[in-house]
Amino acid sequence: MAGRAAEPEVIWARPERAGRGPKPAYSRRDVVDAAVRIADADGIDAVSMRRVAAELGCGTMSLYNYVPRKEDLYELMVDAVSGEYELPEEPSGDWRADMTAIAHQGRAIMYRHPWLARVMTTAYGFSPNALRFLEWCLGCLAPLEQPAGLKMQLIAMVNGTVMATVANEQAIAERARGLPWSEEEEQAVRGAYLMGQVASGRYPHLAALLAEAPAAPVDPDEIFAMTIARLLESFAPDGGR
Amino acid sequence: MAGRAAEPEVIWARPERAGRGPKPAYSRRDVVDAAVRIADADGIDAVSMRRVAAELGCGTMSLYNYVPRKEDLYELMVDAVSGEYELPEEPSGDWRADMTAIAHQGRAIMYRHPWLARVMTTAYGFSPNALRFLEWCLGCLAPLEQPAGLKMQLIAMVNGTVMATVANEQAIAERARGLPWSEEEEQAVRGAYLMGQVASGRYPHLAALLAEAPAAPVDPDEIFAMTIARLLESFAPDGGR
DNA sequence: TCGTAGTTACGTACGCCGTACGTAGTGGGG
DNA sequence: CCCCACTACGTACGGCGTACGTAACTACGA
Repeated sequence: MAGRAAEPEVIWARPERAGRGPKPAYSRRDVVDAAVRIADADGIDAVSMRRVAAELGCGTMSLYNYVPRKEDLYELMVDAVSGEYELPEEPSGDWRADMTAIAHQGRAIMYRHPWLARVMTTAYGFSPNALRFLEWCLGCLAPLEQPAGLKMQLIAMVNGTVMATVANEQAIAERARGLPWSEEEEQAVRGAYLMGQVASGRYPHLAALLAEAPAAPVDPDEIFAMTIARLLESFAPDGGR
Repeated sequence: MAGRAAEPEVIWARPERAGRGPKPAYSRRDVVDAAVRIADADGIDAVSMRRVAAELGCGTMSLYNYVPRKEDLYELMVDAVSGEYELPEEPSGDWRADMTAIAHQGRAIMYRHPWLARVMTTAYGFSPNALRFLEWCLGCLAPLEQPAGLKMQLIAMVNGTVMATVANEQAIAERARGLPWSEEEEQAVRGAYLMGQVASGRYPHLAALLAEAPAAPVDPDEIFAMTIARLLESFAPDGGR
C-alpha cells in the first residue's frame, strides 16, 4: 500500500512521519519553504507540485510523503509566513498601540509575500500560528472592557482590512503575471479606458473626483495608518478603556 | 488568420463583433451567463472553457470568438453580476442609509453567487457596472462634506468589508468543494482539532472566549449590520452631515 | 537474529486544463 | 459577383494534480 486512506483530517493533526522505514530526505518544513520561495519569486500560480519537487531536488511524487494534497500545501504556506509575526512576551497594556502594530506587521508580511493576501481568503483556518496570533490579539485586548464576541469582530475586521487593502494594491501587479504583455501596458490601457469613459460625461461625480485627485497625491502608508486608526476608534468611540 | 494579435487591450473596449461574415450563433452575454450558471451551481473551479462550451452547446474553441482569454471571462462574470445592484434614480439624501443599503445589496449578491467574493479579489477593475456603482456611491456621498479621497476610502472600506465578511463565512463551504469528504466532516474535524488545542491550556484567552461564546449564539445578519454601521460612523464621528 | 510490515522514493499514466493553429464554410461590401 | 473577413471547431501541445505500482530500506516482534 502506498498512500493513506482518504479520511477526513486536518494537516495540523497529521504526524509528520512515523517511526518505521528509512529516514526521509527532507522535512515537511523543507517542502513548504521551497514552495514559499517559488511563490515569492514567481507568483502563487508557479507553485506546482512538479516545480516544488524540482526546487527541492526530488521526484514529484515524493512530495506526497510530506503533504497529502496540494491544498494542504497552501495552508502550510500561510501558516509558515504567519510565523513571521514578532509578538513580544507581554502586551503593552495599550490595546490600540498593540493592534496598530499588529496591523502594520501584517501589512509588511503581505508585502514580503505578495501571494499571501489572495491565498489567505481560501486557505485560512485555525493553524498553529493562527492560534498563536489570535491568542496574542486577545491578550492585547484584555484591557478593553467589551464582550468577547466584539473582540473577535475587532480582530477579524483589522485582519480583513489589512488583507483587503493589500490585495487591492496588488491586484493589478498580480494579474499582470502571465499576461502576454507587461504590467505597465496593462495599466496604461486600463487607464485609457477609464479616462475615455469618464470623458463621456456619463459619470459626473467620478469626473469631478478625478479632476480633484491629482492635486493631492496620496501616501498609501498614511492612508493605511488612518484607516486602521479609524477602525479601532469605531470599536471604542468613547475613547474607552 | 484565425485570432487577433496579442496586443494590450481591455475587454470592455473590445467590440463584440465586426460586420462581416456569418452571424454569430451566440452573444458574449450568452457565454458569460452560461459561465455564471455553472459557477453558481458547481463552484468557480468548475468553470472551464470546455464546460462552458458544453453548457452553451458549441465547440470549445468557438468561445474564443467571444472571449479572448479565460481571465477576461472572469472579469465579464464579475461585471455581469455587478449589474444586479438595483440603484434608484436618485440618492435619498441620507448617505448613511444609502451606503447601508448598498452594503446589504452587495452582501446579498455575494450570497447569490458564492464565487464572487473570491474572484473579485483577482478580477476586479473599472468595468462598466463598476463605474455605474462607483458613480452611484459618489452621488450618495455628495452630502458628506469631506475631501474626495476620503469618500473613495469610505467606498473601498465598505466594499472590502462586505467582501471580507462574506468570504470568511464562505471559506469552509467553498473549500469543501472537491475535497474527498463532506463539508460537515471537514468542519467536524477542524472543530475537534481546535478544541484539542484549546484544551491543551496553551491558549488561555482563547479558552476563556470559547467558554463564554456558546452562551451567546450570534446572528450573522446583526453582526454585519453592526459592523457596517460602525464603519460608517468612523468616517463621520461628529454625527456629521 | 531474522523476517516482515510499514515506510520512503519515484516512474508511469490518466484525465483534466488553457489555448495555438489550421481548415472549412458562410455571407456582406466593393 | 467574388473576395475575404469572419464564424465554427477539430486537433494537438504542454502543463496540471494525483492514483497506482514497484523497489529499496529499516525498525520492531517473534
